[in-house]
Amino acid sequence: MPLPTVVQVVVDKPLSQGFDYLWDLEKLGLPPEIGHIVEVPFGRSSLVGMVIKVSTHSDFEIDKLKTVTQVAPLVPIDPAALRLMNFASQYYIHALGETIIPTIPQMWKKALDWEKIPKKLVAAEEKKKKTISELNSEGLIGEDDLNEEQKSALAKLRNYSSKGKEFKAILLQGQTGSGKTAVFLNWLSEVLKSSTSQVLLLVPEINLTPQLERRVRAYFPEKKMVVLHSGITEKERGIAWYEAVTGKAQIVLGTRLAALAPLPNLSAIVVDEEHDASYKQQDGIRYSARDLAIWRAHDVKIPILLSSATPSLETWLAAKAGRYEYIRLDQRAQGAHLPKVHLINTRDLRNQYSPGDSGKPKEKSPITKTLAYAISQNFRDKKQSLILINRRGYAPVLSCGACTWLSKCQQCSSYMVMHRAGALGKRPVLSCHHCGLVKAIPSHCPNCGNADLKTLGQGTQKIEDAIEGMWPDQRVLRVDTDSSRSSKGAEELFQEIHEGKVDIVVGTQMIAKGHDYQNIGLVGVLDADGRLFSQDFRAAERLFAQLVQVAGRAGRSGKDGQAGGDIYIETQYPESAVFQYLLRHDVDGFLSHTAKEREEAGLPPFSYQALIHAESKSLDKAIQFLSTLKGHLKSNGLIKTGLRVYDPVPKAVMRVAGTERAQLVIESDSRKQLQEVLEAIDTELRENSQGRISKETRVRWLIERDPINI
DNA sequence: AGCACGCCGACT
DNA sequence: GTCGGCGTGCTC
Repeated sequence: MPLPTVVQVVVDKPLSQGFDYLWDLEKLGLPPEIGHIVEVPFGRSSLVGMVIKVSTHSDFEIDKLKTVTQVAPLVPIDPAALRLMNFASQYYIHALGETIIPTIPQMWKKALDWEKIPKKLVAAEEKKKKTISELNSEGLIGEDDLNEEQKSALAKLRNYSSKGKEFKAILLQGQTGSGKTAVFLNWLSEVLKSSTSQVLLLVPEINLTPQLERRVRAYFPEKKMVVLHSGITEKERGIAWYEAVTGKAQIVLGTRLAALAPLPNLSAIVVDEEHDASYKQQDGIRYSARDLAIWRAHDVKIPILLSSATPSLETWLAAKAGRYEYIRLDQRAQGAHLPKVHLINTRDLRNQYSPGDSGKPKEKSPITKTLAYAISQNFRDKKQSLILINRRGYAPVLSCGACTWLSKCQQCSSYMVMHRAGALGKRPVLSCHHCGLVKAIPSHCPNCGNADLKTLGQGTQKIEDAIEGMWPDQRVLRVDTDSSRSSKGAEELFQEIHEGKVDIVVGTQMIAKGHDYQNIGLVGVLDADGRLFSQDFRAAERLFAQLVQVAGRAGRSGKDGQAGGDIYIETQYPESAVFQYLLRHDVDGFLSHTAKEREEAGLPPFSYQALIHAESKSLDKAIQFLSTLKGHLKSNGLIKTGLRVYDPVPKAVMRVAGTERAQLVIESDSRKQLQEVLEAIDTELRENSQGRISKETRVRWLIERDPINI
């Protein structure tokens, strides 16, 4: 009797093991290979999984094995992609099947439709041929147009693409306007000279893809490019992924999920705005796309370029230490100037408008006199102004003038934000930004019946109103998640800015990122301290990066010898390090200052962290669960030198949608030690859980490696 | 995770 | 007497 063919398959379940199946060569028509996507019977249903092992033997009883029912009409996923999945699964303590299967687009997970796929692909191909892509040369800056600094950067980069197979991480650090994009696109053109080479281009946010997409198309009209992010339709995603997997697409541009796309001929990676927090996935497997991209580049021996004006501390230190190649662009390309930074001390009452000032706002204005004057002047200079406030809504809290009532969310330990009429429906509402609950605004205080309800603080909507009141002749546009969802898409809003249809833009951090506005003369930042004094030790680093980024929006107008733009920052603490380094445009000074602080405190990147999340109906149970875990670690001698397990604490937003949340921070001086402890914790918790819910206490738990929100 | 099997309380 | 609660165990 011939030996049976046995394949091991992983499925999308929180189960660490694979399942063995028989492979019927005659029925399936092809031999099994690692990386095949297959349909298998599982329990009483059937599932799509991936073959991770092929053999002739099983630890399970052979005659109890079921048989693979179908194979997807696709080449097997390449071994390098599977190594990446394996690494991600181990590093982030997540089951392999749960790591792999969610990265496959829906189209390839519906076994029923597999027969129809080849037809669909042909149809898509035809359609693409018909739509002759409109070529334009927008943003095409050829090699000859680069300045000396850019040319020298390009020459250095070429070293790493011409050497053949070699890993190299490179930090390309340069201010907005220094021409980083032109440098890496010219570099990629070198890499793409080989007709089979694939390159991966990662951006932090969907909003940033259309602009870069246009630019990349202008550079590489003859290359096949696909875009991969969560904003495209399932069908588009299925096709784009197919073209990546089969090597047909030479350029893959996408957000963090693209970092996990199988790319058999991957030859170079670019991570744009590498410091950006959006590279960290915040649900499911909580990976860092940047970190995985670096691992991947190392694994397949290719260069990876990390680009930023304000590198993450990790990357910057690695470059300083010589572990990464360090390339800098210190000049602004095309004659642009750095914006001038102005700090406005909001503690200084002379800066404030107060009620009664002639022709000015009735209540205390969120916009200081200094800023208001600058906006008026900027308008006279026929330039646009950008006002950044990191809060959406009208006001972050509604309060009673007579008692102590505040608009607390019933389900969460946070306040409901007031939104004015037209923002989230016709009437003004209170909305919880954590659980999504929306309520009508009470006409009287629910506590004491007083009719005099007041708003506290300000969000984008209130600022929009205030600005419209102060400059009735100017056109004001609000750009935040609410306005881009309810009225037009973000892309359309940005288009209006580009076309000069607005004079003042009010928005959240959405407006700070990436967009190359041409006529912004002034950037105002309101309530810049808002995020500075949170528990999170990365708050200052993030604020700094954001301010540099938004400041960069102002500089673009400073071409041809004109002055660069101005950035006005309203703060109560102008003396703090973030603002002082910003004043001097001293990115390295700030990073060096921050590095010193972190080193003294033993915080990342000088140590490695993980978070154990616990969720329950009762906070006590969640805390108790984590305490028990900590006790277990102690009694098993797992807390060795170099490892610190903190006490369980409630999360910053302790309750969301009626669920209480707590966390435990684990910190180690060594990655390896942390890995071992996390594996031990995973084993321990799994033993006493069904899925990710503890059997006795019904507490839901989750392990997160390298958290960025503590 | 998702689902069936299994043993104890209030119901037509 | 049964419907159904969710504790426990299994999925090749």
